Amino acid sequence: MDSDKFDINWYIDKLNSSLKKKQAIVIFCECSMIYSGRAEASLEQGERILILKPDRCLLVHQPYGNNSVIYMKPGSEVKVIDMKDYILLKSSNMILHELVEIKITKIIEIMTSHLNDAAKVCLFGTEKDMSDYIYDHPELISKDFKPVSREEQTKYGYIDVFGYDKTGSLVVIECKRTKAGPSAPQQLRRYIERLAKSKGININNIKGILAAPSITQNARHMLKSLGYKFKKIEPPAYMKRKKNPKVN
Amino acid sequence: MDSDKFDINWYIDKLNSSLKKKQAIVIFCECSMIYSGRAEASLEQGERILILKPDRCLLVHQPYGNNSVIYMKPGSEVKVIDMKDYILLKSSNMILHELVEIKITKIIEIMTSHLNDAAKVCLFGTEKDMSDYIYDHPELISKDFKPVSREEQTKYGYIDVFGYDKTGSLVVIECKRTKAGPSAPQQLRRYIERLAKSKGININNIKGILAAPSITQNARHMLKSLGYKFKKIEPPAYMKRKKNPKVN
DNA sequence: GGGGAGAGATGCCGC
DNA sequence: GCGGCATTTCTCCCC
Repeated sequence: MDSDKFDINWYIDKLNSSLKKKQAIVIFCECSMIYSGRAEASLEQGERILILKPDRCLLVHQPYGNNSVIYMKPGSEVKVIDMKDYILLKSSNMILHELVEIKITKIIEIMTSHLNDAAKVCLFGTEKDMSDYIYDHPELISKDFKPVSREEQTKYGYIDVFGYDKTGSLVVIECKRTKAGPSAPQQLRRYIERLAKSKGININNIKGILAAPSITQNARHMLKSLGYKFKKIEPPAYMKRKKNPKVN
Repeated sequence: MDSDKFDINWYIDKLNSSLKKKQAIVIFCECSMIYSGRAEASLEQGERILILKPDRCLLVHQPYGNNSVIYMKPGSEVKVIDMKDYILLKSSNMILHELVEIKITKIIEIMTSHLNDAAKVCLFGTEKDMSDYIYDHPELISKDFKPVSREEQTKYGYIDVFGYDKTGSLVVIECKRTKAGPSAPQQLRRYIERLAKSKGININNIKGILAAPSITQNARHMLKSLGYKFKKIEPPAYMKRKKNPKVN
């Protein structure tokens, strides 16, 4: 009933009852834990925040930092085990072969509730928004750039924007919403290779443009050695436009 | 004092007091919010979990899913504003030019506490562990592979393992702890280019090996066309070894 | 389900 | 600070 540290039985009943009711559970507690799955991890004793959601995902947050340090994905199985001196919280996922075991040595406070939330985040300012913007404002690339229908794109893999210049040369544009690193020129190169092959065009007759707010020095060199050009385009967050929520 | 919905004043006092005491705060509440910064985002009304940590980061969790949908990084400034009908929670970061505004229309429950936690996660099974393992067990690559001191590596950028075969040819190994995709062969290529240049060696005299548990078909083709080889190495999680906690 | 690429990626380390 | 890269990355989209 009552241990030196805390009333284990009451908390175990509370946890099991809330799990059964598919409530969200948040616990402030002293605990230590191990993770085993895609990697192995351990965390020594300390006071932190445990979150169990109705979808059976598990999050462990330390009192600082943006990210959970230990976690299990939705669909895991949760068990609460009475170890007399402490509570053992086991979360296991047979399909993913993952396991977390948390030794809870003291519960500071616990909060449980059913939460109703059907809303989805609506985001604007993605790379897709940026390429849409370029498609609608081709003069950002150059006076004579004429984008063509984007429908064809998926046939040759995902290409942000492509079209023709006044000489009739094919132009492929790769967008990056943040500073472009060394992978960007190589990605552009791969798209152009694929396009050249599938259209039966000489690869040297396709022009490549990397559009981004900035570019690292290394990436600039690579781009140049591949014969492509950089075009500075402001990140889409500053292109004030609306985007509809994703329905899903 | 008492609105139709909830006792705003009591909650505002509680929040301000806890913020002042640098406690961790978790709130179950009905809310809607917007984010503005590197992108723009909004989330319509719903019941969710708000977390405010002592380091002044902010997390918003919906009752499903592993990740926070709206967040602010540590060091942001938090303000609690009484709007009579609702509480406005503002988190702003001047340096990053980011802002979150949360309209809290109902508080279901709130939990605050000081949390003591100095522990750090100890992780094993990273790519670094994998390359260490290969360095210590070069026979995994081939009978005649001789790894050399890893001290030199940083001089030419980060190369997982490199050494010589019995003919004296330089061998560069790139490790991936999960299935290798198309970026892996290109990364290997970049390392070898850099190494060839800095050592004044003909690039064709350097052998490249991609070590990973598996590889996609595309990546295999790219690797072959670059003249490099794939070596199947099990992911490091299954190499049962110990790793010391990182001190930091 | 695999493959490929974006993300408000984040975080780490090295220069 | 930038740069390059790993991450138990996660997530989405498409084949």
